[in-house]
Amino acid sequence: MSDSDLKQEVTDKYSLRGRVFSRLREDILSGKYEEGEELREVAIGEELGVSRTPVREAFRQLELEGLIRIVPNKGAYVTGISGKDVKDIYMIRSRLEGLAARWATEHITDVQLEEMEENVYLAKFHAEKGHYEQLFELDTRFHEILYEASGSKMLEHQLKDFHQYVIRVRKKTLSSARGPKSNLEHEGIMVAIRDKDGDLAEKLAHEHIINAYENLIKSGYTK
Amino acid sequence: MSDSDLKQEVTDKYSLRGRVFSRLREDILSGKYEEGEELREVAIGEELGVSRTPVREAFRQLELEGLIRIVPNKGAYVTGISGKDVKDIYMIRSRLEGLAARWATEHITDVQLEEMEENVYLAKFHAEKGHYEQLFELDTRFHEILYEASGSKMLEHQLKDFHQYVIRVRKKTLSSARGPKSNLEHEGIMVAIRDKDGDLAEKLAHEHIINAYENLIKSGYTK
DNA sequence: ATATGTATCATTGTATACAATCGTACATTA
DNA sequence: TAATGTACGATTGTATACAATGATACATAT
Repeated sequence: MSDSDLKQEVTDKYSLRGRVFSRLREDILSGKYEEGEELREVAIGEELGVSRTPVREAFRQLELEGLIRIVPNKGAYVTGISGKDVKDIYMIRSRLEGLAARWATEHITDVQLEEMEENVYLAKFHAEKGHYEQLFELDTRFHEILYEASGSKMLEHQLKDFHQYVIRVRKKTLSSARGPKSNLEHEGIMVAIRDKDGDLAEKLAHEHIINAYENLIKSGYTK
Repeated sequence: MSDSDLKQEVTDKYSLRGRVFSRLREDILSGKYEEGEELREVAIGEELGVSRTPVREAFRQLELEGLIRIVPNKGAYVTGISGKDVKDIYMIRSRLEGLAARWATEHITDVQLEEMEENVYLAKFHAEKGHYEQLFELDTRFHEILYEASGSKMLEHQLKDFHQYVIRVRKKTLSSARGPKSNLEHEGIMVAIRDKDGDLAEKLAHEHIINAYENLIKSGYTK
């Protein structure tokens, strides 16, 4: 890992602040806190058994991650994601995933490729069985592997961030019927990467995200 | 502005933390602090006349912005940008600027378009005169207008972040002879946007960044 | 009745005190 | 001499005290 990668890996798991940050992030993304809900420093601190200081520092970071919005002298509020935000994220991701796939053709390791193949294979099984929970996990992991295989910490971080946001949305449309089709597209991307066909990999990954978005809309996501 | 835009605008100018954050950010980007230099909470606090608390909170944010790296229980260090980071950033930007240009064809306002035209016109003048400092400012501004004209706060923030990083690098290669050529490309992008030709705008903006990177390399940037 | 002023309280903003940690210098030992 | 142990100081991590701010409720005036 480049000693100078921007967009730092978050975050120090062993400090109180780090634990508060991770916990809050999880809780927000999982939907424990409603959109717009106010987070009070003391309350959060008491819940996690820490003072306000680490909570405040975690808040500052969550603000920059876009998960909460801090109004000076007033409070911290869980941010919502508008329909337009979701669309923008998908469109941005479509470009960047394409780039990641292209770079993966150059940088993927044997281990990563193997995990990708296994992922596709396993997903095929779960798709047939209708195991949506597992499909969801495999889908998430497929994209993570892709990001890692890009060989770019910068790109990896960007995409992981976006992916995180979208998870909130994706969970709502989990049981849609896209599973098998999505996995077929994964397979195509995987094969293109294996064949070191950069142009094709980029094109397929790009289309994959566009398709995912269109499916999201079709399955009735609005906000 | 969407009340739910992720990637918050940074930051509360009127709190001490906000001032510390902005000041440190400026100082790092301007090169006042060397890469790798250690930032001590007390020293920074004394310099700015505040206690450690707002400094620490600003540090946490700067860390997430990627400008410093915090080693737990040890210290905060100004991050360096490797040659590969720079390349990755340019490649990512090339995709996203393309997207921004495409969206700008749909969302640009008359006022924005006018400023863009004026920008190109003025730059032509300064390019002839060899006014590199002004060219630099105009170039920066051109891209900012483009980001704003995209109509996507998400994309705008992403690109502004990347642009910031790159400014550190660009300053080193300021007086290269690319000014006029770059401005011609700006003009092309501007015309494509004015003509509402999304495909062309995306293509030109994409190429523009690639060219900028190649010029950077040619003019001897290494690290 | 509505508008405005004011007291009060909850909450955030900041400073500071204390605890934990890390690095260094020096002593000790083989 | 080289390796290891240890004490000390500098720095960060956390808790808490106090200040500033904003919201609310109630009183007062028009």
